[in-house]
Amino acid sequence: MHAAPARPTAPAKRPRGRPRKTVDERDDGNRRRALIVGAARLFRRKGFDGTSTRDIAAAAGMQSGSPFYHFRSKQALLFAVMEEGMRHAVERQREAIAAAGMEQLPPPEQLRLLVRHHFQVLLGPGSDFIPVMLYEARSVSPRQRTSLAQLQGEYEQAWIPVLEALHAAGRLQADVKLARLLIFGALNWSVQWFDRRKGATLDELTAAALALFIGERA
Amino acid sequence: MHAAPARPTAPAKRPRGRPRKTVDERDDGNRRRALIVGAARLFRRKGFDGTSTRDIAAAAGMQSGSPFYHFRSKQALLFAVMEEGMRHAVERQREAIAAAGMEQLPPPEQLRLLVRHHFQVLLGPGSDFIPVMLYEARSVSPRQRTSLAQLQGEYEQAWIPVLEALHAAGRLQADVKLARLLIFGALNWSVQWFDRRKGATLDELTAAALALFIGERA
DNA sequence: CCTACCGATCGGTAGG
DNA sequence: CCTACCGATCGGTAGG
Repeated sequence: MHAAPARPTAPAKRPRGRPRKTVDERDDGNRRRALIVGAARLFRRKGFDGTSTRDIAAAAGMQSGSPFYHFRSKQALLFAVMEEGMRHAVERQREAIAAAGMEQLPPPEQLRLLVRHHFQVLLGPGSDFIPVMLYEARSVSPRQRTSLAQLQGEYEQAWIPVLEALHAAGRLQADVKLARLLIFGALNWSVQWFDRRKGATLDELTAAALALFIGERA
Repeated sequence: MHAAPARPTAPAKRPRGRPRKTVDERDDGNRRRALIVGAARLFRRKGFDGTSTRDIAAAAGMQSGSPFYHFRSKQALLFAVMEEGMRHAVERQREAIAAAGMEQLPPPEQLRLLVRHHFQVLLGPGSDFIPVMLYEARSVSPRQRTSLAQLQGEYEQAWIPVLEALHAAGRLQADVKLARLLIFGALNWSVQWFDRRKGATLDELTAAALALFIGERA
């Protein structure tokens, strides 16, 4: 994904490409990506305003001014984290739905699949992007927020028919729209208290959520 | 509450007290309180790291260095916001329980009372303190966090027997501890999306939450 | 509580 | 992507 396409028409500035100085060959995609990954971790741990661009540069092994070669501003870097996280989540949700043949499952199992996947996105390994998007939304521009809201809309599209089916079947008493907001709250808040090293597993968490929302026993 | 006590033994530095320069007489309690209230609003809107002590001073009509006459540090001011918010919430929850004679109610109605009061604390008028405590916890010291956790423990004490009664009665299928965490998440997240000016009322929100958690119809 | 101020740090940039 | 740097702002303090 996002591999740099070859540019056959570009004139070679130096013969036989640029020299490789060390073993860790760097190309723009790698460095940009290192900034995004490091920024995601720092933004999650210390918040956007609590993280300096120097911290981010150091995390990627760069000097203090170098992030601005890759990103116009600190805010643009934040948006990149959020957008990449959201695109990734949407994509992985699509895959999970397809892989399980979700449409064939009974609605409670459809909800279980979505909840389990959402916990994975929030709490699984390397899961800094979505928590940053959820908890640092204040720091992006209105235009950026609108753009992210569109991706979030895509993500939520998968949930709506499931909740409506459960509502129609009498398994979900609450108003569907409010239920969706409350359910996402219950899941998203787990970022604040879940500790992967101890306590429940993601499967146990999922079971508890299903039991709470639709009275589904494990 | 917190009225400054008279000090009869203190020698009067000036005859007949200090002169009142304007109509808005100021005493220490008032000014300290103005800082707390202003800080709460700013911390909620812009976050702790995104708020400068100059912003806070200006909101209280002071010069930039003056907040430090009342508080040792910006962090101490944050803690004051959180602690006061939490003490207030615990106190008001106690009053709500007593006023309704909660022990006499059936468990679903006990939960309704607690949920409705919690939404009031989170979303009612002048409700900046608890959202700040929930969303800026990262910025207080471990010692302060421990102190706040104790107040939170008091607050949650009221919920545990209610959830256990519902669990015993088969109205709540989920593990009680996980259910409590998920429920608080669903409620606390409402800070992110609830708009008091439009959309649902707190009563409708409460009804939806009850329907979701224990299948209680309005 | 104000005045005047300090050292540190911040996001960002020019030029290479 | 580094070097060298800038103007702005920050939390906090001394002295009154």
